[in-house]
Amino acid sequence: MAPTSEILTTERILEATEEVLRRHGPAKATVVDVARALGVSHGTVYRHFRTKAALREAVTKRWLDRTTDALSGIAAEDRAPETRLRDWLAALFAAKRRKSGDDPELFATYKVLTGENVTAVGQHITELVDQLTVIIQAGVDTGVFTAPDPRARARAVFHATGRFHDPAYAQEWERPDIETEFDEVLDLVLRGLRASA
Amino acid sequence: MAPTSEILTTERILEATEEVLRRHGPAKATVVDVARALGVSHGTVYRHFRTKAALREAVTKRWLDRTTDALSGIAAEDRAPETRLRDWLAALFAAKRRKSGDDPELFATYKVLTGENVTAVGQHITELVDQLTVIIQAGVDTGVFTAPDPRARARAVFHATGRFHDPAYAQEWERPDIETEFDEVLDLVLRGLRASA
DNA sequence: CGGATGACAGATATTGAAATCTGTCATCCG
DNA sequence: CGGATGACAGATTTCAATATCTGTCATCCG
Repeated sequence: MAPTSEILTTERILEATEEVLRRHGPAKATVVDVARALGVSHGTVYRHFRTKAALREAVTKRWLDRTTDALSGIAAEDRAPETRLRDWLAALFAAKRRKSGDDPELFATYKVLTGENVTAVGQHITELVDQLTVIIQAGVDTGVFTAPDPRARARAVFHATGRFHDPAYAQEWERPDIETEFDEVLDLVLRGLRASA
Repeated sequence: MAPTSEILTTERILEATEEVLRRHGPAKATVVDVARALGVSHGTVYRHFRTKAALREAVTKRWLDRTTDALSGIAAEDRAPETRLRDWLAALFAAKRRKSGDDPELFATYKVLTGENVTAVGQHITELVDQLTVIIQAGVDTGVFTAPDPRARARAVFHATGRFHDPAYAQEWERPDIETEFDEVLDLVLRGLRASA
């Protein structure tokens, strides 16, 4: 189906794999399917990725990186740390919720993939905590936040808000009072961050 | 096997069901097994519980109530709200972690059961938030906590600490730095609760 | 020669027939 | 009469045979 004329890049394989995962789901998506979608033999795919697991991991990383990249802008902005933190957490929540709500099947697929690739997820979380650390450090520098160890504080903020970004809770994000819950937790967290003044 | 002489109470059925679930796991535990363990026909079990789902729900409730009961003591104590809250959250975490660590298979079984009985879990969470509300209200009354709406604050505290009591995270509880993470979140939450004074 | 191929072995998944289970109810027993 | 029984129908699960997939590699082609 796909043009054989084009050069077979790693990138093209990843795109085809995403498409196959979208169509067939995580359980039925095979390397043979990916090869078929690309119009090559499955042996060729194995020339670019040592195993099926490695291929899936690469797709997972790409997907996680999209979120990280989307948020990095907010973290780097030059605005009041408190509103920046609010916006960052709200954006993270909104992004996850949109992904989950718009295409539940695809989201379920990525839930399986992230479950398979704990290491990639760990790295993703580290990157997100890095971004949070930047914001919190800025708050400490301007005196609006108190944090003996900004990175530890960032971890705490990330874990305390897990309900609003961890895919395990995707089901809860459909409930009508989830926004209220988010605001309640955000208030508590921001109170915990603020300098006693 | 079991004595037929004893009267068949709902309680005895629940005990037998727990035992069957422990032995066979959630997927293979059947009503026929429960009846066999009790030395009665399965039709008799259906006289006490309308469906298999109702039987499982009753077992789930019993299990959840054990945790609620164990914690109610701490909530009702007459001590400084801050240490009481610390102890309550630590006790909740410790209880869950012990259950998960001591008998992972049984814990996995109850994870399946709680997934089946979202309603029972909802009620359980309500009870736990009730207990938290009591502690927070006490703190507001003595002036050490600030909370315009103590129940909303209690919800926020519960959700912010989800990582340390939600069975979905059981896997993480084995990591060595989980204690540190708990302390970090607890610090943040307590800072958020304290009155500015 | 460098990259693509497809046959192959062992592992995994699918399928459909047989076994078991759930829930009901007419019947039995103390 | 009140509670227990077990036969039964339809739904679900198990199991073993069959098909497909993963990963390798000798071979092929431009």
